[in-house]
Amino acid sequence: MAYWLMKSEPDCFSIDDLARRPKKTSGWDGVRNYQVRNMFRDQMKAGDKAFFYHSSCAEPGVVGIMRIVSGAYPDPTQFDPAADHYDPKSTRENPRWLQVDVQFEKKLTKPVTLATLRAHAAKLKGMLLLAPGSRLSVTPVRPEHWDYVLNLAGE
DNA sequence: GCCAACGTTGGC
DNA sequence: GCCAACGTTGGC
Repeated sequence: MAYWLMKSEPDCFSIDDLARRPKKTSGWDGVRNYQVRNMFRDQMKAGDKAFFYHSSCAEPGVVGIMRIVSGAYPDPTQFDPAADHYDPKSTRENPRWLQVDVQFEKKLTKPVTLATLRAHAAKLKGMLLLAPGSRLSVTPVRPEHWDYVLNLAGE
């Protein structure tokens, strides 16, 4: 089983939004980055776990845990002209963008802010989230980093 | 295939 | 709102 960190802007889709969905499950749609697409396709598997990370907000950080509950499949929003992430160059015969389904597992009682993560940068060396200039919305997390962050959260 | 222009991300 | 970093696009 692999571990991941997945970013979302809470104004757009928050951990609470996920928890309120039927079966606490949602497609992680809107990804329009080839590296992330390839990770979905080649590496992410149902049963993997992921940190839910709130970005572009007052207090960015890890706020919860979710489980990957599907393999990669075409993101329907790419075909929808009314959707924000509509891609006119993508076709149903040859879809360009993929998504996975994620299920809410728990909300951290004590979120781990980006500032806290940075304060522990020495222990989290190699974590892509903290790498300068790293902007990927989905990144792999090493098991030791996963455990360390959970400790920071008091879990 | 190069590379400049442009768009996006995301912390601050 | 600013800006640095990075990805994508498209002309050549």
